[in-house]
Amino acid sequence: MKDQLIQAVIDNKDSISYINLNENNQYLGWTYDFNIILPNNNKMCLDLRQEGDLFLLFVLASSWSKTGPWENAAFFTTYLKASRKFELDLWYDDGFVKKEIANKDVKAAEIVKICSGLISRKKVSFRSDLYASVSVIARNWNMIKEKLELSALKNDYLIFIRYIATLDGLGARQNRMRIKIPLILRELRCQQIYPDIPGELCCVPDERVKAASKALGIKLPSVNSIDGLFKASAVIYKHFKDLYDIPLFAYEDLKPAFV
DNA sequence: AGTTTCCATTAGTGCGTATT
DNA sequence: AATACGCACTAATGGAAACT
Repeated sequence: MKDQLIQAVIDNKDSISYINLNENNQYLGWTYDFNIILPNNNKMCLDLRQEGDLFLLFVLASSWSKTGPWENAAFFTTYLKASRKFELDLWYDDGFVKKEIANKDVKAAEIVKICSGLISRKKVSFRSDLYASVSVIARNWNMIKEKLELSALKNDYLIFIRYIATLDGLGARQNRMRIKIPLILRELRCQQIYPDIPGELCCVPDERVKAASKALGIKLPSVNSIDGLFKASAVIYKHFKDLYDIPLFAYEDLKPAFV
């Protein structure tokens, strides 16, 4: 069953937008290619060597920590990139943030209209609490980078993890971000920004992944703490190695291909 | 007994869609 | 147009089970 699923991932790498595998079927990361085509005909992606794009990785993770379909987070990140709204200064300005929130529905519709490629399952919408989170990231940006660099230096990514997990407002409303932390680490590993991040820290046990694990008979520890989160991540990594949680995330989408 | 870990459930939010 | 309902998703519970 597990091997079938992995095979289905490989067989369907061209048809499922988020399965980014190279010719050797190695996973390249979610942000390597959103499969969204921007108006200038460039493909939407994040090059994490660039600071603006690194910033947007945190925006993606935070947006994805909100409730709602994942496409909302993908398009929100795309919107900020396409309109170059990743400059920190913008997000210190409450007036700017207010205006963004006021225009959110228009902007959501607009970015979907001017892009091609990915088709959202549901109508794309930008939650109002996305914007405050971007401000939180902006205001703490120097510390976020510091913690990352310190983690790399000491080869202990718990330093970063513990820090990012205590920032209020990166999850839904005033909540913290938790289960999308491995996403950040995975992308940094996949793009070789910090290639020594252990794969065990890089798997996201979100709802889709948990449901698929259950169906496959893979028992995941419960994710009610940072500790549990990374225990679950390690279990997923043990099973799927450098495909991370992607096979499990794709389980429902791949079902027609292997059941 | 006391602590940690596990598990299922609940709360919470904002949205889309159907119904009136 | 207004209301009601359901969905997608995560954080935070609280109690059970599994450990010292």
